Amino acid sequence: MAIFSKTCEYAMRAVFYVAQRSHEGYKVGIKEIAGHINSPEPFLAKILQQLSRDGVILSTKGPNGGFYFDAASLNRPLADVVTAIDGDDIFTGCGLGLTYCSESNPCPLHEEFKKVRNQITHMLHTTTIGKFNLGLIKGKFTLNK
Amino acid sequence: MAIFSKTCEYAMRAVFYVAQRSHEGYKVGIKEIAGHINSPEPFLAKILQQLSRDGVILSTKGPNGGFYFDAASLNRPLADVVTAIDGDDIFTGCGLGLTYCSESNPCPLHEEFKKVRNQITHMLHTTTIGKFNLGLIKGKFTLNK
DNA sequence: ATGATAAAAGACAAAAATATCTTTTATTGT
DNA sequence: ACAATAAAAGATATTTTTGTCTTTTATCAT
Repeated sequence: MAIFSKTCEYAMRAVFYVAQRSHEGYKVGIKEIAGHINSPEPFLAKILQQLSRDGVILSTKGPNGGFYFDAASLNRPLADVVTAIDGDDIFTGCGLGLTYCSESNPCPLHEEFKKVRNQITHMLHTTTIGKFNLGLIKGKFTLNK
Repeated sequence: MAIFSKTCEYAMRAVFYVAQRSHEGYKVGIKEIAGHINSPEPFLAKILQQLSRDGVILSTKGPNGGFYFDAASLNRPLADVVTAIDGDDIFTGCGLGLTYCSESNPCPLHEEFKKVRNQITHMLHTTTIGKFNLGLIKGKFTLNK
């Protein structure tokens, strides 16, 4: 088990790649994205379709069409991508899977697990979709394999 | 998506419950465990079988048999349970699902995600299987729903 | 207008996770 | 020894996640 679903991992990688290409002034087609983030093309298409429906990513059809972000979207937190794909379980869920775990009715892990959740929440809210554009252009980061 | 698989959540809840009962001097049968942690009984049986095979939990068959922990086992870290069920992905894996993500070849999230992983690792290594026995006996924690 | 392009939508397929049921094996108390 | 108990093992079923394929719709360039 990983922290995020495979679907969500592909989504985040794709989003970072598209953000970089948007920063460079391009729209990107599925094929190019899938190639650069090493994901199955038709599956990724479904994922981006969902992000598009949810308004997280922008797209246009037809020649020179593709996926892209505008300036406002580049400033949205990565958390929006995660929520769109995996829901908000990771931000609010109990470490032991209990529905009614809370401050007043805690599971044994509650206190420690809260720190983990907070760290994840912090990471996903302080990271914007466009945050790594310059680093990616400079080749400082990998999104592939 | 949660941090741990459903299987692992059941495993941890079961382990905490059995630990408490072991502390009180009892062995516990599947039915009693499943009832107290609200899990499907035959599925839980499979999970505990695996923990038993891996030497994480102890068991004996026959009348008055059941699952239990000895003193040494009660001091083992919860991490052993997680590793037995979910593997070590959660301790070492990349946040974006990349196989070759590393210090020298990092994904964009690498630095921030390391903090999350470290927090999880710390939680699972400082929490022993028997850590909550007294709290559980006093009814301070829930393992149910 | 029309042909080419590329995403959207819908139906379908495979694999993995979750869950159940039946039979076997070990242990205990009588 | 034997009947009762309880976990182990094996076979099977269901659901969810992951992945594919085909058809439709929107956009662009000519």
